[in-house]
Amino acid sequence: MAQSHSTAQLDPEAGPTPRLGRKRDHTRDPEILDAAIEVLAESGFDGMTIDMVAARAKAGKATIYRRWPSKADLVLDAVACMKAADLAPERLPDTGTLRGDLVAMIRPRSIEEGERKLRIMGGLFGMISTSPELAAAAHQAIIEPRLAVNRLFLQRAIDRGEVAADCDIDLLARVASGMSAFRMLVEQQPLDADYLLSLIDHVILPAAGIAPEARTD
Amino acid sequence: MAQSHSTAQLDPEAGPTPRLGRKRDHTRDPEILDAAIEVLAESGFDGMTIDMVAARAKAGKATIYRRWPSKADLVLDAVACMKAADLAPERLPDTGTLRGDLVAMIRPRSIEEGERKLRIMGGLFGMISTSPELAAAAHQAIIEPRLAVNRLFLQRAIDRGEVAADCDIDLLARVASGMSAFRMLVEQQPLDADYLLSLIDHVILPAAGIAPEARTD
DNA sequence: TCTATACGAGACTGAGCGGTTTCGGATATG
DNA sequence: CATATCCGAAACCGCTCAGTCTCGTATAGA
Repeated sequence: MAQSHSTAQLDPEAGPTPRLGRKRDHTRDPEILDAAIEVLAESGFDGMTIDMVAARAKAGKATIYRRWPSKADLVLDAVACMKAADLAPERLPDTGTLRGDLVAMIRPRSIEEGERKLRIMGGLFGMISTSPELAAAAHQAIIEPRLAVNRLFLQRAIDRGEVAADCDIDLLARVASGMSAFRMLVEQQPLDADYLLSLIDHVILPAAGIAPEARTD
Repeated sequence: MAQSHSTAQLDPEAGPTPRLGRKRDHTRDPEILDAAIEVLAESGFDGMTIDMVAARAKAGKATIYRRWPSKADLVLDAVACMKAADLAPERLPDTGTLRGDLVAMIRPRSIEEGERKLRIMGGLFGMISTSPELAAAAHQAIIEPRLAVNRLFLQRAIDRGEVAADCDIDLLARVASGMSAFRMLVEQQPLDADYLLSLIDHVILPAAGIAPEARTD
């Protein structure tokens, strides 16, 4: 499930069938998966049709069904192959304070990507409750990377002595993601910088035991 | 939109048509609406079919379509007519401390109802983004009552001097609902008392500026 | 060059579902 | 008792969509 673009559904034994004819063009795989993710983000799982994905990727439906046996498998692979384009470990801020690190994550680029991922997550509801595989893939690709970043920031703050060592890292790391998801998906309001700043200064930092010394509002 | 069980779709002018024959049995309205809410909570808007609702309510499809012109109207009315059975103003705790009030809300009955409502909210995603009417009804029936309770608790704490007057009530009131929605809908984990207690003691109270004096963990 | 396969485009099939209609029976008005 | 409407049950219609198949073209290996 974790290998790149499926492919392993057929051919149980390895390669003793050197088939003739034109080879499958595997450069289309990621293009189709990207198209699927886009449609998924716009329409949700139920609203998404294979024809939409095919049109978006300028591919034929048969080309899609030659690679994935069903719509559910396509979506599962598309979600599993989502790369955390931003928030790569080497591009993360390290400002020396928890607030600095958290605020440094508030950038148009990063917010946009977060909104996109949460929209995808919203589109997966319904399917997520009937497919544990999909639920796991979505958590792994969408939620977990963000939580890992928050945990890193918190752990560094603890190591610096900025935050008490007995603070509940796992819970605090979920505050930003949880409240962002609530605002976007439930309250249907944009994830603007003001909201995120309030979240940091009025919830996360106080909960981490950091006194409000440098308020900006 | 706010009156009880629809009925006003027909008869633009009031009652100059005293029609003959058997009268419509309006005691079936809430039974059908309840059935719709149940199916909605189990299957979501897209997974729900009118036949499911009819079967659950032991009614004919025609009986449903005689009262609501479409599936969307049925769901809208069902959501709008949802009563906040628990959390009626006179049944709310008033323990004298913010923590006491919040902890007093953690009861099996209340948790179960909260899970139910959040499941319904999850089932409405997708539809909620295309129907502002439904989005408003869902917010009004499911989210707002809970936020109002939290705001009340916070305001009383401020009036008592327990919490600083400049605290961000609107944001803090959203923490419990937002984090609960995240845990249930995104992380697919139960809303147990331990989680809610951690939320209160490690996030909400510190964010409200109340020092951790009586920890229970 | 010949063969087997992949490709995009699109026709086709079968199932599911929203919504309508029909049917036999019940019920309130007159 | 007659009439008009209601009821539950279920047949029916029209459309959408997942999944298959066909067609004309392109391409890799023998």
